[in-house]
Amino acid sequence: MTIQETLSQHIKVAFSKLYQAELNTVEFQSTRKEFEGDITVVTFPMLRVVKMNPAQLGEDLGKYLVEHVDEVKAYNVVKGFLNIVIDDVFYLNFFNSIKDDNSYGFKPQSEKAIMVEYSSPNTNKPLHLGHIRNNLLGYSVAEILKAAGHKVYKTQIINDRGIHICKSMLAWERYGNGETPKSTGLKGDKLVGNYYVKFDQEYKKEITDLVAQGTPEEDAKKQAPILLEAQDMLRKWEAGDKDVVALWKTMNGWVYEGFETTYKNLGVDFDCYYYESDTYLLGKEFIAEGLKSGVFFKKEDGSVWCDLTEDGLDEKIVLRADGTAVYMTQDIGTAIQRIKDYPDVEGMVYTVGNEQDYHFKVLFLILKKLGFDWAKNLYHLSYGMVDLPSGKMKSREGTVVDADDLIVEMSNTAKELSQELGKLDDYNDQEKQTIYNTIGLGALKYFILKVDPKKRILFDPKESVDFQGNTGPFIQYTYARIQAILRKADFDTSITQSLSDTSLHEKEKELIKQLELFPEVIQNAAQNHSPALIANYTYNLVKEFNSFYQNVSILGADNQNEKVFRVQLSQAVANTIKNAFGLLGIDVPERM
RNA sequence: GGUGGCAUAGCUCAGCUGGAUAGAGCACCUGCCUUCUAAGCAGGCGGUCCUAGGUUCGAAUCCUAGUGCCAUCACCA
Repeated sequence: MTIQETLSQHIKVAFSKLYQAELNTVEFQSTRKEFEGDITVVTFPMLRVVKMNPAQLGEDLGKYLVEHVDEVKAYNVVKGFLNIVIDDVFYLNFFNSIKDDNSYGFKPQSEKAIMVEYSSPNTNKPLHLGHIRNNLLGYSVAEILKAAGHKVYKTQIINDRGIHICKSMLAWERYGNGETPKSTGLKGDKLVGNYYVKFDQEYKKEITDLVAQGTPEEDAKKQAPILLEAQDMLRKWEAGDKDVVALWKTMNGWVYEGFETTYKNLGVDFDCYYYESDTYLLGKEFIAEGLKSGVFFKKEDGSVWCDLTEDGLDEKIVLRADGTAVYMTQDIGTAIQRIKDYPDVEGMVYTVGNEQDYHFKVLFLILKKLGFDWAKNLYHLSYGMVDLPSGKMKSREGTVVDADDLIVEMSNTAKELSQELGKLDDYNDQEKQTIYNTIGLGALKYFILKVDPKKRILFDPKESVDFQGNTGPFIQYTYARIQAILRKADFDTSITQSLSDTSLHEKEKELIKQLELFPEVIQNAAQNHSPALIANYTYNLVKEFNSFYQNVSILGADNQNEKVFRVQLSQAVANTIKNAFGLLGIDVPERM
């Protein structure tokens, strides 16, 4: 039972005893720092039950609690706020109960699984900063859901089908001279990305030529030979043309290899992969079924639609007149396929940018109409764009921040800073590089994850990512300092001390209170699908610890008991930092 | 135009189911390294919480209307 539950029970009893009235809920908040106390009871809502002066009510309750509850040591009332002082013993006992629990705050895994989809890139474009936000969010939410007690499968849908793929294939055939990632030394995704850009350049050139010859621009856009050729290629692909499919496989293979490298560098992973080219057919099957059951209807031209006007939305196409699949078709197929493959999955989270809010609203609704009961547990983890000072990122205009480049830049910045400080001089180059990567990535990940997912992020490549203040490195630094202390502590820290006669330093108590919050924060973050809550919690914990660290001597404590306790407390904080950062996908260094 | 999201200090962001004098970081200004790592600590400066109404003992938070920015309203994915 938590202290709040204990207090709540007693207050209810007090109410019936003192006023013969029944109280349903008690409202608590943590006591503001300028007042004495640990927990505050807000008396105003109680005035509905008994009509009396809030200050007097506070006095009565405070007096009752001191008399009847062991943990309550003292109280004071300020303007209807009853501030309760909790006995140090309570906090010490609590601390002893968690100090050896390496997975404190984490719930054991249940049988129910959630599938988290993220990344889901376009195979023509190398990953950029926007994908980084997606990947970090998806990975982190998956980890948070695990910590909150869910079984989780991480997955993605790879957009490997359609005209856009043919564009880079065609450009490569025409201008590639047989180039491969090996022959050029380029990452596969970058190589293919270049040909996608090349296609666009040639396409524009052809349009210009046509216009110069007198073709209206609208027509020129449709008649450019290179585009017609790409469309022809798509038809061949759909017909299963051997050569086209072989090329498609080869080039996609290059891209996947390139992506895997980026994922590895970014520290994200997946349990399973889905390919649009595999699932769109299943989607079609269910469209046919839905047509029979009346969920969908057919228009005169043969196209299939879903009428969502009763739900306040429009009609939505789910199959083209020529019978080919649209985006929605394959998403329906993918969802159903996943549940078939993983029957323990009871819900899914889709990490996709907020420009697709409407799409997912419709998708979820259609799945519900099709009668899948898991459809009620679908969640669109919608997040805001990452903007640059120059505006939106556009691949074709070259105004993107490339993911690989950014990761390298970050660790270079970490390297420069670290070398200035010179604390790692006795490490070899490889060890140093590992730490630079940890810090650089930590800065980047924290910078992105600390912001509420639904808000847009303005990213200034030159100034945005800082290493001081509310940043990843600040928190990593605190962790590293604690490790230094633990290395120096030459005694057994695993013992459990009887602490009944110890009195807590104010900073120690604050730290324990902060630790106490962790399990609740995890649950909250899971419910809200928000890594930002974990990030902010960790920051508060670390601020509190740093204040403790600077104001209180840990290894220089007055007596052995106190020294052991402080080291143990530091250890528990370090452990919590590590676990919390793990939920964000951020590593912590032993030294920095 | 319809729908959805966002709006808090010069900048980047917190602010949980309404609660005490709205909090951090950066920037700017003061102090603190012969003592556990100064990527730190202690303090100062800085706010009509977009506007106007409403609900309430109490509103940055909830409701209504408006303003601004963004997204979306494709037989593109």
